[in-house]
Amino acid sequence: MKIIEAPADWPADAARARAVQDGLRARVILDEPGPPPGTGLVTGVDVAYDDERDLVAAAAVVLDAGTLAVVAEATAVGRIAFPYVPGLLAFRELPAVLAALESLPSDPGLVVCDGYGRAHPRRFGLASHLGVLTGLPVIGVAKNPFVFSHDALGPERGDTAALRAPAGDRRPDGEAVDEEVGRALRTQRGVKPVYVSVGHRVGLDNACAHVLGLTPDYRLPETTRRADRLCRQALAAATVTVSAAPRPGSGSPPTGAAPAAHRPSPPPE
DNA sequence: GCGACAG
DNA sequence: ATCTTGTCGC
Repeated sequence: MKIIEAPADWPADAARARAVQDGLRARVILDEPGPPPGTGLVTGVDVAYDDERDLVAAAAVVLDAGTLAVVAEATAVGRIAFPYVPGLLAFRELPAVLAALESLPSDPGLVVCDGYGRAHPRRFGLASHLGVLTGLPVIGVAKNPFVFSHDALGPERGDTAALRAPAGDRRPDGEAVDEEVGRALRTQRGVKPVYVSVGHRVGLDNACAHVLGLTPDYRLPETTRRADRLCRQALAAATVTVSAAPRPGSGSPPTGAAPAAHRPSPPPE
């Protein structure tokens, strides 16, 4: 197994990471509607961590958007490239996610990731960053509203409420005050909503329609559920250990790893 | 200065 | 994200 390392130019601290976001933000494309819901391919990406071993495992699972059947899967394991800092999640997750996406045998189609796109303090969340780096259409689906707020929404599946930035927010891209940066979307009756925002080359209406199509039975999209299971699996299967401080006496064998799962397994349910 | 804060 | 038993409900 190959261990993914962060690119040589990966930012080393929070200040540089924010500068990278500010530099890439203008490359986000917001005026494309994106692929129509219910057709084509949809790929879920997710990441799992093992701080003890300094490991991160990413998974990408491609589904048929119409049937939600698994079409392809890929995983990647790497060293943790950045600490968790709210607003800088992309720098922690992207190296492994990019590696997983690159080893997919098929085209990803629309990519769905955990977290935010435009609903971000600097309007450049994980989904935006992934979109700019790959050129793929990407949306973000988060489980929490982060720094954003919204009015109450109806109890039915499909009910929504606009996600708005707190008053006095920075608005780095010059958006209007009260701009809708994302949407709280109820995917199951009476259940806490998910928070959808646009990443790259997809409109918000389309993004929400896709998410509804991906949530016939559960609160979270099938893409996210499948990717979540797969990356945890890959992390558990990784046999890499933290490279100990090189001691003169005993030559430490280069850390090896077991092959990560790379093919569909029998549907447990 | 203090608290809040996607995963 | 991750650490974790029991418990309520279909």
